[in-house]
Amino acid sequence: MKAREGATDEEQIWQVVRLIPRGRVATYGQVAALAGLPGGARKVGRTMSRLPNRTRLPWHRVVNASGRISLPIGSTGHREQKRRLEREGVAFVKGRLSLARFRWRP
DNA sequence: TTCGTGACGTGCA
DNA sequence: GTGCACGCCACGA
Repeated sequence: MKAREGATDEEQIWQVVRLIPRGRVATYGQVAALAGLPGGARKVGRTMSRLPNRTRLPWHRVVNASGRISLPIGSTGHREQKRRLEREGVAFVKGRLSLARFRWRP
């Protein structure tokens, strides 16, 4: 077995997402890398999908590498994420946001 | 165990 | 810009 210094992969992911500032976004791959899981973008997505609706984690600040919301268009989650981001000042143009402008750079 | 699927990413036509 | 293939990893049928 290997030591994990107490934190599981999921906990690492939550920790990173929690650091994303208001009005900025991070990509799944970026979160994975910062959490020490290179190539674990999918794992981040899976972790997000399992979050309880009540979570206080800023999950809406995580988008895919194209600057688009990965949830199915029209789904409740998609609308919710877009609404929260716009309320933080993130502008969407044709269903897409500018990573050049809003990407979080730790 | 194999196969399909998914809140992903990158490269290329 | 759009679509597709492929790589990647975890899960469940």
